Amino acid sequence: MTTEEHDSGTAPWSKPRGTAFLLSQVGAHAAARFAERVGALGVAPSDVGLLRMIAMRPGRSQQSLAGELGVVPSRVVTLVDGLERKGLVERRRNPQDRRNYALYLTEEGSRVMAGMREVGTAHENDICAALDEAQREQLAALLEAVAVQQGLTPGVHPGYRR
Amino acid sequence: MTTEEHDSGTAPWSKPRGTAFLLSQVGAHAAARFAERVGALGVAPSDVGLLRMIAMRPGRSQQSLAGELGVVPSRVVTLVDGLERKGLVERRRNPQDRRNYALYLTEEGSRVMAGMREVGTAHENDICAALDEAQREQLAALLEAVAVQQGLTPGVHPGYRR
DNA sequence: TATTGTTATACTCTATAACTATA
DNA sequence: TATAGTTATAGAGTATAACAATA
Repeated sequence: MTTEEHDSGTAPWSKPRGTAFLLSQVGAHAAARFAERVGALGVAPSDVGLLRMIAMRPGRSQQSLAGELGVVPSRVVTLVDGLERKGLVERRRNPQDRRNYALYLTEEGSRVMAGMREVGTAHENDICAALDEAQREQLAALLEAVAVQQGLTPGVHPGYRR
Repeated sequence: MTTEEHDSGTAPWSKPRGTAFLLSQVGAHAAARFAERVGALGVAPSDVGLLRMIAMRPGRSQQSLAGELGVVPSRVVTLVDGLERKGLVERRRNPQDRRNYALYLTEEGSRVMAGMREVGTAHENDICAALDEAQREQLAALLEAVAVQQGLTPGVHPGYRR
C-alpha cells in the first residue's frame, strides 16, 4: 500500500499452521512494521487513513469520516485534534452551516502525504521481499478475493471499525 | 489454524490497493473474527496462545512463556491470573525450586482447548470461503514464504511481541 | 547476588454519554 | 427537535519499576 497498516492492541493467535493464522500473523507483522515506518514521519497508523481520506476529498466533515471509517464521532475529534496540533490538517468553518467543519490538508500535511507514498513503496518491498513479481500479484489476487468475499471495504482498515 | 488470531488495538491502514495493505487489512479482519469466535468460549485471543503453549508442554514456568511470547513477565501474571480464575489453568509449586510455578491445564482447560480446535476449523473455513483447496494451499505457501523471510516465529503471533 | 513471580502505577487507545452551538 | 462537534469519564490492555520470596 501507499499508506497502510498499524499496530493492533489485543492479542490474536495461535494455532500453529493454518491459513487463517498465517494471515493474522503476517498481517499483524506488516501492520507493526508499517507503524514503525510512519512513526518516523511523526504520525500514527490511525492518522494515515484519515489524512488520505481528507487528501482524496478535501472539505469533508468529521461526521462523514466517522461514518466511512466506522468509528464514533468523538474519536474523529481526537484524531483531528492531533493532526491539527501537528499542523497537518486545518478545520475551516462552513459559513452556510456553522455546525460542521470542512477539513483540509495544510501544505505540511501534503508533504507528509507525499512522504507516506514513499513509505508505502518501501514497506511493500520490505514485506514482499520473499516473493517475485508474479508471486506478489498472485498473493494480492488471493487476498483480494478473500477481502471481497468477507465484505471488507476497499481501502478501509478493520482497525478502525467499532 | 486450530486456534488463532485476536483483535488489534490501534489502527493500521490505508493505502488503497497494495499487497502489504491487503495483508494487514485481511489479517486484522481474520483476527477480529477469531476473537469473536473464541469469545463465545469465554476466552480472549491472548489466552489462546498461552493455553496452547501450556497444553503442548505442561509444567512450563511463567518465565519461559514470557520469553517465548516476547512479553514482560508481569503480563504473564495477568494472563495466568485470568485463566486460573476461569478454572482453565492451575499453578503448582515446584518443591525443588519454590521460586517458580509449574503450569498445567485443568480438565476444563482441556475441554476448552478441544473446543478451540473446532473453532479453528470453522474459522479457517469462514476466512477461506472464497478459495478452493488449491488456492488455499497456494495462499498458505505464499504467506509461509513471507513469514519465514520476515523472521516470524512459527505459531507465535506478533500481537504478543513487545 | 540472581531469579521467579507479584504489585503498584501509569500510559495509551477507544467507547459512552452528557453537553454546546447551530439549524 | 435534530445535527455537528466537544468534553468528561471510564474501561481495557500493556509496560515499567519497585518489591518479596527463594535460591
